[in-house]
Amino acid sequence: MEGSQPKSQAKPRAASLTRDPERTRAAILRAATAEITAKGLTGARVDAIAERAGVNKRMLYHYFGDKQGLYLAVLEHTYAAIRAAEIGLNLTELDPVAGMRRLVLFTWQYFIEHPEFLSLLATENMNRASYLKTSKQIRMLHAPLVGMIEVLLKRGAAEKVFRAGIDPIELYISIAALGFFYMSNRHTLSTIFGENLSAPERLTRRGEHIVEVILAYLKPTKP
Amino acid sequence: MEGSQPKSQAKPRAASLTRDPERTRAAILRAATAEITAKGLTGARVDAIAERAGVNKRMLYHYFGDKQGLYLAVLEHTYAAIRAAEIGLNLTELDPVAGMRRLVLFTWQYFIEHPEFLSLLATENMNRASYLKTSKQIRMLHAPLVGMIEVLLKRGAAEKVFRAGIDPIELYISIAALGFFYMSNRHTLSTIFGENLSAPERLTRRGEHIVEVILAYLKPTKP
DNA sequence: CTGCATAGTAACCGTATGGTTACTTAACCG
DNA sequence: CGGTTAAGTAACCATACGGTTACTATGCAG
Repeated sequence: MEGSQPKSQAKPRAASLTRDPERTRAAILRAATAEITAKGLTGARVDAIAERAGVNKRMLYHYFGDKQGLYLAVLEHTYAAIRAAEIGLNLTELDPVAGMRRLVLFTWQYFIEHPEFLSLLATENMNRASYLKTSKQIRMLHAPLVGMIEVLLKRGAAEKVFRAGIDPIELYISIAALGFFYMSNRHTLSTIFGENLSAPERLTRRGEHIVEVILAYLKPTKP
Repeated sequence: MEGSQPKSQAKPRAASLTRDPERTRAAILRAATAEITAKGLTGARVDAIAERAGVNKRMLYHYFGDKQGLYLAVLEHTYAAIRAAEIGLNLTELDPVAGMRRLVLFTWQYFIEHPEFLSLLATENMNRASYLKTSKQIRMLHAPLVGMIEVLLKRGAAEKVFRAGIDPIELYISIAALGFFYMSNRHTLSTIFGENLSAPERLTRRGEHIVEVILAYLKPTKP
């Protein structure tokens, strides 16, 4: 059977696509991010990623080893993106209240614009962060953020616009929580409350709400 | 080894287990809840659920139709549980501040004690709530909770201990968010901040923090 | 130019997986 | 009691899945 035809092949060259490692790698990573954040790690199909990327499945293994390696690359790449975005914040140049408002709104806006970040965190937490734990850099990468918050809190306390003794990590978790939960659970929340929480005006309102909550918490109690 | 005996069967009856539909059904549901909340819907294995329940795989299909039907049963059962717990709250009998504190701490404690509820919501949201949407009762079930909060807010405003104009849904989302995010993301958060956020004293502290944040937000601004 | 490492392809493979078939056994009810 | 119905079992099946093999084509260093 298989020997019957001459192997001539006649070069059915794939159109105009010349080889381009960078582009192929990037296409795979982008496709994998979409698949994995849409369906979770176990739900994502390797064949679907390859098809979406427009590359041969073999290439995923060529560049990333296996499915887990690909997932790890997606995770690191996604974390790198939010990290990079945070760099431009320059919170410490502003007065404490304005700086805090900016941090809160930035975080909220980032969650709105990057649902894949939320999905990926959900997936990773379902996995007890087992992949993230293998990355030694991660902890370092968050130190600057905590540092910025500490500076803001300290200056705010000195200027008597924030109360003293606020824990920066607890605070940051709350800032993230108020936005993260709303966005990541907007489907079930919209269903149980019978309102469309994804509507643009609703998102704007939520942002204002979060700022209010955080600033109210930071406000010094009247002496 | 195992083939040495004649196939006579000799009724190797499964010990003392007589047939018991209720128990079998419950065992399957419990096992499915554990499997699905640990690994997600696609990650959960039907064979693993059957084994964990100590039941023949065929029984899952007997009682629940298919994997999706089983998932739906798990989802409804889990929502029913938190609903049932909320009934005992009787918030409206307390003064507004005490009632609010109680609601916040109840919600927080519930999340601590029921990680499967958090996992299930994460799974369902990754699925855009497609299963939850098929349940017509869900929305009704949450009306009483919103009602209770509305009463608390109204009484609090009348007594000048809360400020006016608070949206009950926005508030409830924030109460849930501050606990949910901490618990559901505790693995990645512990990793990036290099602290064990699951430690008991840490959980207690978080509960107090959440109460502070919510009450600060509700506090009337000085006239 | 040419040889060799790397990019790329098609077809294939073993196994895990959701679901089914054909059958046996207990329990309830007239 | 007996027979119909629901509970339960073991073995099986088709396919989907992650991963591999064996091969071809390209481009760049020397």
